[in-house]
Amino acid sequence: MKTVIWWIRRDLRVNDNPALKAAVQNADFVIPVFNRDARLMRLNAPNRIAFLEAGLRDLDARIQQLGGKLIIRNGNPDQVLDRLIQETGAEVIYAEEDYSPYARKRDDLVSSRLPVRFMVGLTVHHPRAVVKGDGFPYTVFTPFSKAWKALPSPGKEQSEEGFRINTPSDIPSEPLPQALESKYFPAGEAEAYRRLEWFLEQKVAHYQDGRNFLNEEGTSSLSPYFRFGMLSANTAVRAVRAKIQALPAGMQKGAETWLNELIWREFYQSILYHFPQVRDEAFNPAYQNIAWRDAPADLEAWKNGLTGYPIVDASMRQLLEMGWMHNRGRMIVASFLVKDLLVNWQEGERWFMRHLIDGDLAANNGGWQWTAGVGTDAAPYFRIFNPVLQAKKFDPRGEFVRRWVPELRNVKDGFIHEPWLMDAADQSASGCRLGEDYPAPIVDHSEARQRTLAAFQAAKLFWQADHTE
DNA sequence: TGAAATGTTGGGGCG
DNA sequence: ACGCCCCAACATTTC
Repeated sequence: MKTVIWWIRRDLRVNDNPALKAAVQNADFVIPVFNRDARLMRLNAPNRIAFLEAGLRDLDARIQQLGGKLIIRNGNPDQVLDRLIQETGAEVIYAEEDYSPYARKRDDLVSSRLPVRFMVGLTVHHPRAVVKGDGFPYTVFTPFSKAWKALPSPGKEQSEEGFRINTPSDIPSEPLPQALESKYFPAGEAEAYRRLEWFLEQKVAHYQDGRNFLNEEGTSSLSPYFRFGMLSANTAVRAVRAKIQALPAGMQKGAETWLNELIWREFYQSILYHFPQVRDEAFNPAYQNIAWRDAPADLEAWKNGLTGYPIVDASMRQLLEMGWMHNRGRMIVASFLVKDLLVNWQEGERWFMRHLIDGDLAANNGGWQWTAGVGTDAAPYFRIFNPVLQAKKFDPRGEFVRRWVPELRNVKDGFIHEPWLMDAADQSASGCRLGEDYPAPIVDHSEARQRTLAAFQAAKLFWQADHTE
C-alpha cells in the first residue's frame, strides 16, 4: 500500500489540481498537508491571511467530501515534511510549483532533502515553456502572448467526480484556524466557480468597456481566488475559450480581452521567474536611481485616502475597507503616488501587499513597475494620468466617489471630481468645506507633472551618460 | 491601459 | 463681397 503527501501551498482546490491528481493516481493513501511556516506567520497582511484561513476550512470540507482530511502543521517545511514522512511512511511529496523567489528557495531546500515532485498549475504554461527561439524569456507582452497562445492547451482537466482521497485516519493535525470570513470575498472553490459562471454569462461580452467603470461590477472579481488557486488558471482559460467559440464573431471582443488579462497574469509570473531581481529593483536600470521625494505626510495622506483628489481617495478607502481595489482604481492611485507625489513605487507596492486579499508578488510588482514606467514593456514614464480626467471618464456621475467618500456626498455633479473649484457658498451648501470637511488637494497636478517629468528625465540622462563611452 | 502642447482647418461674426 | 479674427474641432507632436 503506497502513501504520498499532497503538499498544499497556494493551490487550495480539489478541481483541476495536477499535484492532487498525481497523488491520487499514484498512491492508495494521500495526506493533504498545509504547513503554516514562519514566513507566513510573519506576514503583515491580515486580510490575505484571513482569506487563506477561510479557504483552508473550505478546502478541508471538500477534501472530507472526497473521503479525506486536511492536515495542518506548523514549522519549517523541510522539518515538518520530514517528520510527516517518518510518521506515515509516505514515499513521495506532490506539490504545485510556485515561482516566487522565496518559494523557490524553500522548495530547493526541501527537494534537496526529500522526494518532491513539482507540478505545473499556478499558470497554464510554465515560464520556461514560453520562451523565444533562442531560449531567452520574452520581456515584452505582445510577443509573449503570441507564443503563449501558440502552445497546445494542456490536457482535459480532472473533474471532481470519480476520485477519492483516502487519508489515514490517525494523523495528528493542528486545529484549523478560525479567522473571520471576508464579507466581500467568501473563500473557496464553490464561490470561485459561481463568480466565473456569473462573469462569463453576464459580464464578459462587454468586458472590454465595462471593466473600466469604477462603480460597476464589470470585472470578474476573481483575483483572490486565482491568488490562492481556488480556481485554476487552466479552468478559467478553458472556460473563456469555450465562450469565445460559442459567441458570434462580432461579440467575441470582450472575452478575448479577458483572455489577454489572464495572459498578463502569466506574463508577470514569467517575469518574476526569469528576473527575480524585480522584487527589489526596477526592471529598467535607467530608472533605478530616481530622486524620489521623502514625503511621509504625503504618503500617509495617500494611504488613508486624504489626498484631496476624490477619485484617489475613494479608491484608497475601497482598498482599506474591502481588501480589494478595482483595477482602474489601482492604476489611478498608483499613478498618483508615483507621478504626482513622486514617491518611490515600492512604497505603494508594499502598501498594496499589506492590504490586498489578492496580493501576489508577481502581479503586484508587475503592475507597479508598469505604472511607474520602470518595468518591462513599460508605459513610457511620460504617460501620466490626470486624476480628474480619469475620474470624469470612468466615474462620470461621481457615484463611485460618493459611495466611498461620504464627505463629498452632497457635492454637485459638476464639482464632484474637483471640489476645490467650489466657491464658499457651494462649499457650505454641500456641507463640504475645503480644508475642514474634506482636504484641499495636497499637490497641484500640473506642477507635479512637470516635477516628475524632470526627475525621470534626469535619471535617464544620468544613466545614459554613465553608460556611454 | 495618457494627456498636454502645438498645429491645422474651416465656419461664422464683423467691420 | 471681402479680409480678418476668433475659436471650436480635429490632427499631430511632444512629454
